[in-house]
Amino acid sequence: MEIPSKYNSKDVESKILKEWLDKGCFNADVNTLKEPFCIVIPPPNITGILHMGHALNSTIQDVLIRFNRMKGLSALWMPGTDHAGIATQNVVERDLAKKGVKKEDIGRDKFLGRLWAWRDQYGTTILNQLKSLGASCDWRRTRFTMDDDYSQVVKDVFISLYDKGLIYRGNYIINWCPRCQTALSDEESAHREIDGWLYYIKYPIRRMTDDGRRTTEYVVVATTRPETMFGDTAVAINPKDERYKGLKGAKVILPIVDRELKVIEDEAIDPEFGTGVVKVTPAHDPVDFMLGKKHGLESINIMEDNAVLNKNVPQDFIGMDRFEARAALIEVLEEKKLIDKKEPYKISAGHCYRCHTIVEPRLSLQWFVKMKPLAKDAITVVENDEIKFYPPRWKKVYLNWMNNISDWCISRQIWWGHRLPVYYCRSCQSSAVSSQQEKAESGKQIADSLKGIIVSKETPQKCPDCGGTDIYQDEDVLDTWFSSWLWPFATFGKTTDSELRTPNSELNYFYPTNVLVTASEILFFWVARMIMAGLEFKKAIPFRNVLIHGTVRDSKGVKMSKSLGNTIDPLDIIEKFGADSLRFSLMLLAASGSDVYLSDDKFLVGRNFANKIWNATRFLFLKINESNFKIDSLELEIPDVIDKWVLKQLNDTIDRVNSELENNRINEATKAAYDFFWHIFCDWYIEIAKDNFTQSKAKVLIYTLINALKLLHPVMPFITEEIFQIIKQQTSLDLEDFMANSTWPVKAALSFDGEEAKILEIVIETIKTVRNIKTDLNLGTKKVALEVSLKKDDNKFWETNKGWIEKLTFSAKISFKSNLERVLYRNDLWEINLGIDDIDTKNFLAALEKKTNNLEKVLGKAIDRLANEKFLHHAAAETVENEKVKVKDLTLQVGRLKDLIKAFEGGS
RNA sequence: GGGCACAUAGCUCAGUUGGUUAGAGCGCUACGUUCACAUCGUAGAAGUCGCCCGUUCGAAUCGGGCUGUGCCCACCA
Repeated sequence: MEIPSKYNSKDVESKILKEWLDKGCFNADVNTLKEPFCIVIPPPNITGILHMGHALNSTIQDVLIRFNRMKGLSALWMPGTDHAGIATQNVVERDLAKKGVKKEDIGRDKFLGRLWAWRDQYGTTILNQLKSLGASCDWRRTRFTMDDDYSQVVKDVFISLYDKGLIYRGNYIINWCPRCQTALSDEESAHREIDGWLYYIKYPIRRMTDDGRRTTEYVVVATTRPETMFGDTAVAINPKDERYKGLKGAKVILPIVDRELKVIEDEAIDPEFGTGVVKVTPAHDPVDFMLGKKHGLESINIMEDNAVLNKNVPQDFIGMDRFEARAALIEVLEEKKLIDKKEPYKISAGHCYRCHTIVEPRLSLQWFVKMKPLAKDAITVVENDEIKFYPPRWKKVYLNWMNNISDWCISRQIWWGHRLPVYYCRSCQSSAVSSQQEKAESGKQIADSLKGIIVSKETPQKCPDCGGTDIYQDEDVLDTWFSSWLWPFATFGKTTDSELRTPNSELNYFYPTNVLVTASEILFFWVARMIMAGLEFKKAIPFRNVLIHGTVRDSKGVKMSKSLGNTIDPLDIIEKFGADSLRFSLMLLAASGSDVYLSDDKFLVGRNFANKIWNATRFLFLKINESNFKIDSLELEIPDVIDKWVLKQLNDTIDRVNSELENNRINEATKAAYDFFWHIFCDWYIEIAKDNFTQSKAKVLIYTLINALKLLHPVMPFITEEIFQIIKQQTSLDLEDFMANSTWPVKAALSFDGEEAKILEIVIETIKTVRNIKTDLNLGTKKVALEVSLKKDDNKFWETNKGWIEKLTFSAKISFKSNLERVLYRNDLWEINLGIDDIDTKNFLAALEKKTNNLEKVLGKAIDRLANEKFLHHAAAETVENEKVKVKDLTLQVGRLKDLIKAFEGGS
């Protein structure tokens, strides 16, 4: 069979992928003979297309899954997608808008029909892209957060929380996105600094002077959002603020509107800020809302859903957008000379995490989850390290957030999502709702009327309170994350109590899962909430480890994002270099938890390595076929010292890769496997084996190749699988069907003393030194004779191995002499000279001097150290011993170098 | 305002409990076509480990301070 000299990733990857999937290599089931290992994928949005962040995230998971699968665990990687409420609705709305259609035009049912159609058509795009990356998920199990089973769990959870009193409905200031026209949770409102102004506005004080005239006094308030002044119902000062002692009883007038404002005193007011007087707008600011509640102020909502000013503002401003209104208002105030001054000011404003519109804090009737009770246990399990974070610093971030957690607004005014399992009896609610609305508008706090609210999985037939049958469901849907937080157990379908008690139900077998792999961005959105949900509903942690990886950035360190146009498309990289190259490069670059800086050329490492692997294999079979060797077993015949050396190195590498992977240090594991393959196996073992290519060598080569490939398989699954298949074809070895399902390497039992192989280390050092000397002598790889004098008259090793030593030192031939005219290199076992007459001593001497100087410095330090009483007293015996060996060694080396210098200076 | 990181070769980064002559990849320089691989091989140059102080016999590693960079949280009106 011809093996091409260039590795063709494209053909190989599609072929291998198909075989894996056809044969169900990634299927994982309950198997009581095996230990379970489970990862649930962070479900990508159905609107998503694969980006580098996914590639990084998924590769890490795949490496861990493949490693554990090969180690013999029942390794399940649960795949699926998230319905992504707002994001998906926005996409489909935009589609409709192109045709000039608004969702209201076609109505809720039809619109949802469009959404489902969209999801059927595009919703699995990203999963197919993950497949081409090599993600070894159990694809049979692919879940969607709006699957029927899943939705049942969502409802169960809502009802359960409601029954426990952990879900409530109330009127509070929430983050409102005027573009998406829905409430958002605090987490969904991302704070960003924007340039703005701090306006100082004069509010007149109405007070009669003694002679009965109005004063012209005013008080100055500072605000960044002047347009909200139409909703002001008070001004506030700090009670300790001496400057405004007299203000308490005064009548402060809201300009333009000409409404009288209360003056309130509150400790919360910072006298240092602005003028120390603050306008209070309870319906449009969280702090003001709190003040309003405390001081019994009215709330005046001045905006429509789309942030256009409503009828509660002066005629001229009705219908203006909030920012338009701000500009218009400033103009009017300036005209009236009511602007004292304005200063440039950085405003930290919430932005909708879906459309980046500036969020409007707004008083609104929404549903909330009480978080403090849920957080309690979720804090404990992390404090006790029942759940561990990698890297561990995230533990603090998590705990800090959890300890300051606030309630979660879960209702969304969109159509795509899980509709709240909440029903209202029209007759019971009509009175309640209308009074609620009145109160909302008048700003009085609303006492939640539970009458006529029915929380139920099914549509109730009649109202339990009044028996009425005029019942309607709440229009809102739940926050997407209200379904995502159930992912680690809801993906196992119906999780009834009885199933929970069944010892080997899938849920009980695979849950708690082993590790969750994610970016830090969704630590609060998702990770923290999953921990709370797991503990609350399954009475157990959802995962044991949380592995948080870095952010993908461009070569300048800027976060990759579509809007900035600095992305590298992983599919392009797969197309150009192959999925293995992409994966390998990412794993090598992504040190645990640190950000990954990428540019196209970063992927060359992976491509080059894949090619190296390919060619090493190709060469082996070229030689094996040429020699007509039959490889039918990997029983090692009579390993020579070189075989023993490489096997020892392989064993060490297996240890290393195991321990690094077990500690989630994938980059270190990748590097160890890479170093072994390239710099031990290819650079030395294959090179040496070329010279004396025996059947025995061929076996060791194949044995080492298979095991080295297995170590690389989790990171580079395609090429390693392909070569595994080639090995099966080319040999009569009894191997598993797929490397993906093969056993992880175990160390070979070596029946020799590790010392025995050390001679090879000495030979390698000799070879490197000879090459080095030749370079210093400007000989490069020119072939010259190599003269060897053996100190211990035993030249057996050299006789059997001189062929490859000649080659690797680029020597014409090796000859043995008892005495050398000149010694260019010497160790305990032998001396070396090169058969050359004219030596360019200039470079050589310079190099020698430099080396000598460096070594002498190091030697000096070591000698000083050993002369130091305190060092001898404090340092570990081993350290002292090492130091002594070092001195001995260096003294020898320096001595040799000086001899050499003397010899060459004396004329060669 | 609070918190968390990071700062090592031109670039991107390793360096696990303090003790090797501080490493790798890319880039750079020189040489090279030796039965796989030029997506290769050989050799080399290149770092006062951000700055200061401290602990220690000994610090890239531990502690404190400073400078710079990045990130997160907060009711920054």
